[in-house]
Amino acid sequence: MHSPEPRFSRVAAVIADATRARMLAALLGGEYRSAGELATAAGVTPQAASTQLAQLLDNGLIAMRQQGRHKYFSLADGDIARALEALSMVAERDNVSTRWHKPAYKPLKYARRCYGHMAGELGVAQFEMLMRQQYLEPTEQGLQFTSAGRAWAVQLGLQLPAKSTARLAYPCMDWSERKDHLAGNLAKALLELYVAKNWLRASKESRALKLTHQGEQFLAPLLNTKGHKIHVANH
Amino acid sequence: MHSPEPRFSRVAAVIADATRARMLAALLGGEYRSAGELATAAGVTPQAASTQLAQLLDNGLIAMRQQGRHKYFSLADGDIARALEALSMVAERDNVSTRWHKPAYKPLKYARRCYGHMAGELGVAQFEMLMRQQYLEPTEQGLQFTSAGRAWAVQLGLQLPAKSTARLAYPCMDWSERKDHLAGNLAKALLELYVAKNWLRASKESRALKLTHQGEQFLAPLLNTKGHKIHVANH
DNA sequence: AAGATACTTCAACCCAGATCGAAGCATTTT
DNA sequence: AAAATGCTTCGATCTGGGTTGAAGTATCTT
Repeated sequence: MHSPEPRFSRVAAVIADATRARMLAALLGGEYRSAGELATAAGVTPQAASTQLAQLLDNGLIAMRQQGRHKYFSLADGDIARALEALSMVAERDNVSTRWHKPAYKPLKYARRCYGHMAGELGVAQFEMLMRQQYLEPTEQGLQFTSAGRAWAVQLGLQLPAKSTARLAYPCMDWSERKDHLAGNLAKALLELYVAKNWLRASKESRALKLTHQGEQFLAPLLNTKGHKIHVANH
Repeated sequence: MHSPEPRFSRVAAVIADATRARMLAALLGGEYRSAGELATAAGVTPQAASTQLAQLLDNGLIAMRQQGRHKYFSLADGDIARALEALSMVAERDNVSTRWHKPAYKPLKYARRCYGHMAGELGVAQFEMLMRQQYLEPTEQGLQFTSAGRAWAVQLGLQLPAKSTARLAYPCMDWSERKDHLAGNLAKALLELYVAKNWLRASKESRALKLTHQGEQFLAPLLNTKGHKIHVANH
């Protein structure tokens, strides 16, 4: 006779398990991972991974694409990423000041992938630059390019993302910085461009993004931020 | 040697339990509830409630205020509400079409409280009216009143919320409508005003908001929406 | 001061659900 | 065809953590 269980707690229960959470975290970067990769990422045997992946799939948190004997998984969509970020926001609340000083977390704080776009200090710097320079302006359909912004994008060599149902760009609260960074299609396109230009380097093991020497030279000034020597990739 | 448990899963684990989730849901309306009330809301004995409330408190999801032999609880802050909404967003994804047709959910879909402001169809209508009439405009500090908007607010008898650190107003994705509704201090003030004017009635047992006869007469036209007869409070 | 109310703490119980080893099924390689 | 790889299913086991009844503390009422 008492109230039914709120639906959100079912989702929370799926995320609550440490193994599944590690898998989701491994997928937060935005790209596909095979079942085996996710098993080692989560530190469990393949059969354990299999059961957990089945649950994530059943509950619609991840999507699957089969290729031969491999199965590749990704987050189901942006809603999942947003929910995980919102939970991180709560989880990190009281640690924002202390935790990030540990050297292990500095690269993550500096720049990381977040469901295909850029987060962390660099992501925030990107967002603030675009707003400060008035390359983007808020409208009722979310953020849109100004003419100055369009010019900037073209000069940078950015293929303007095709019109789609998804919003071009919108601000997204960053849980490490507690400021907004850029999300949406534009954000994805920018990250791809920076990686293509070899300004940033994405690694397979971590969500951290490394600033290359070229990046230090070109991207950091572009965003009006100085690169941290410590995160420069060696090559 | 494997990666540590992601912090967000700890928070998820706290939300995952059905009892705690019911308590959180009972607090989502925005006001304080005593331990006893929360025990019955969750359908458990007082001693069970006590242990769970202690955990919610330890993990910073709720705040507590003692008054004599009573203890009153509320959500810790807006981050928690946002996280719960984000999870609901995922949980309700595939049910948006089917679920809301069940009569039990109609009032909730029509109008409900959400951490002190108005959500559901009415909340969305409110937001869209304010934007359509250009009473609010997007700026870099979030939504701000236009002069027309200020005039509208004054005429309505709204005390403009005092300047504070919290943003005046910002859009918030609504999980039942999948459109934005209004959040922030302005949203809270508006709901209070509507209740004071006896246009809407909040109940203690549910998050649903009932449209009164006066509300049907004045508020519905104000928001360019027709009241649903079925939700009119009888008095 | 006695009794009632609101909540907490403790020890004991119980169970959902996570893990593992073993076996099974495709798919790809040799 | 045989062997290897990638993943799944099954049965058995184990444990973290939620619930309960009983007892305890603080506060308010009469």
